[in-house]
Amino acid sequence: MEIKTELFLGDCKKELGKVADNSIDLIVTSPPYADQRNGTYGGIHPSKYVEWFLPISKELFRVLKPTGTFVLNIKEKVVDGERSTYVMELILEMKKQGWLWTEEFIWHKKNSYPGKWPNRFRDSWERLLQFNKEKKFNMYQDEVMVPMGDWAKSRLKNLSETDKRRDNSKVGSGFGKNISNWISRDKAYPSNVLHLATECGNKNHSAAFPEELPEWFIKLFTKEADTVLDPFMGSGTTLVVANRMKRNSIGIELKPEYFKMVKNQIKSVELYLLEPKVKYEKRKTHAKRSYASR
Amino acid sequence: MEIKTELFLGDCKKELGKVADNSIDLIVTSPPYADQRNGTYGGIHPSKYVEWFLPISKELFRVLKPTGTFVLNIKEKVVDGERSTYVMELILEMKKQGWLWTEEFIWHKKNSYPGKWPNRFRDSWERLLQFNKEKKFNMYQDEVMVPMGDWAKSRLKNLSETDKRRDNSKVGSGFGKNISNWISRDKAYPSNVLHLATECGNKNHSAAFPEELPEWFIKLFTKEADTVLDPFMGSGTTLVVANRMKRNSIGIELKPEYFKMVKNQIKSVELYLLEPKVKYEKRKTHAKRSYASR
DNA sequence: GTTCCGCATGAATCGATAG
DNA sequence: ACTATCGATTCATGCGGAA
Repeated sequence: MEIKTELFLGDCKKELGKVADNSIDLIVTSPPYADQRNGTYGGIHPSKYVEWFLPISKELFRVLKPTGTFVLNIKEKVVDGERSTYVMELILEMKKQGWLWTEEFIWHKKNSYPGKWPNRFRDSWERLLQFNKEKKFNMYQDEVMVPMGDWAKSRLKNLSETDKRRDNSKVGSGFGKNISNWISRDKAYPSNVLHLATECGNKNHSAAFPEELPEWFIKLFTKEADTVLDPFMGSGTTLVVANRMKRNSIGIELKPEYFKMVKNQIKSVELYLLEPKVKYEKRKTHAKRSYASR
Repeated sequence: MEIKTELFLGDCKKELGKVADNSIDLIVTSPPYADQRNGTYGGIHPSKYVEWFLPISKELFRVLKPTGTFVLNIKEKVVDGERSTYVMELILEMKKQGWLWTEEFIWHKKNSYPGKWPNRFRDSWERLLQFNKEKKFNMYQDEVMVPMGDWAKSRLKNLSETDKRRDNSKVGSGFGKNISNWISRDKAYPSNVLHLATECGNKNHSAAFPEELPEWFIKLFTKEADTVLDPFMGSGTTLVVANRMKRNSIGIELKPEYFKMVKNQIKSVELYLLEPKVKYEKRKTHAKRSYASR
């Protein structure tokens, strides 16, 4: 089985035209947020955001299979002391295009941006909006089940000392009781809250998207040899993960620097994948290192 | 200082008329969620929800002080496989009434119980929408500070060293200051994600939020002798907590059973508060027990 | 090879200052 | 008055160098 990766350089609204109707199983993307990342991308004003995005979501609707899923990572910024409403307006408009707004997952970012303000706390969550074309879509829930023991362990680890202390100081009994409840079972389904840290400290590019995020959705909504699309590829996290997980992938990127960078990454990952002796876990480690050290 | 608790029995849209303009410091409430089924208590059909709520939010706007805050606990239901949009529509309409949508907190319900659906996971979060009348509002951030992360250890060590040096080089007498530095550095400001356990009460009512939730917002947005309002009192969690925390409170409830129940709870709490010998912590425990065992 | 410590670095936001 | 730019604030994380 051969896994293909296609990369397009250019504006995604136009480049999407090269993608066939009903050909994509999963779209996972994180478009530039309004007026953020002005340095790298143009920066779209909050008031123009919906207008800017709608032609793109229309194309995404066209290329997605009826059984496919679109996962959109986004968060509204604060403007003039208030949360902007463009994300809500976007959802309402996308529904008019025919999208079903199936679910909203929460990405709880452990390491949110620091800062102190008189009227608000640090923003430590983002939206992961799930859209579908049809009510029946492919979902492989068992793939993201977590063994109970591990779950408890990883959860404990993830939560870190801080959270444990917080929990204890606040609720007293809740946490320990919880764990003992879970321990008797084998596996559990996750919920719609994802608890991951952002990847910071990568030198060249700002990959705010931890690999676990696309990995989780790829596991959940696709099987091997399916096709994953990221129209705002950026540093290529989604593509690399898809490649590693034996999914075909298509990526579109506006900036030549990123485009080239991803092209190289993919190549090096493919080399690892071709080594016959190396086991999956091993490969994964290799691949990770190969671009984490970039 | 005497703390007052006023309870009104009746439809909150009407009963709110008895509350004076600009008299409330904090509104915390969890209105009945939309429900497709007819005949359930408080079940308002999703399509009618915004229309039903707007006259109430208008009254709430009138009674809230300009420096006050309105915290609305709500989550959209799934209707026909899709998330409903009435919460988003409500936010947009409330903005037209003059409300500022300052922030959206996430309440991550840690121990919501497993369930299985073919196309979605457990819903383990709810929205806590913060609305204000003015950009400047009262917020007492220090009251909700929380123990810091692991690195605090090393940082604390450093700090204590520098503090020691500072104290030595200056005039003595630095001990108290030293300690206070220590303590203040040991804590961090929280973020906009709250994780609290849900109260798995086998009580006779449905809408149970844990005491920690109103407690947190009461600490954050009010000081002693301020006034807290809950127009959908239900089992009275907000009122009881407010009472315990020495805030005046006003509660409105449609159902006589709940109304009576809360009235009794409040009375018993007040008895504890009046005992002169009992210390705050002790009182708190008593009060908790008095209605937890109900 | 461990473990420990120091350091840079974020999808941030506010308020003041400048044009 | 209204918009653009800049400094200050703050905390979890992973890296690199050191013991």
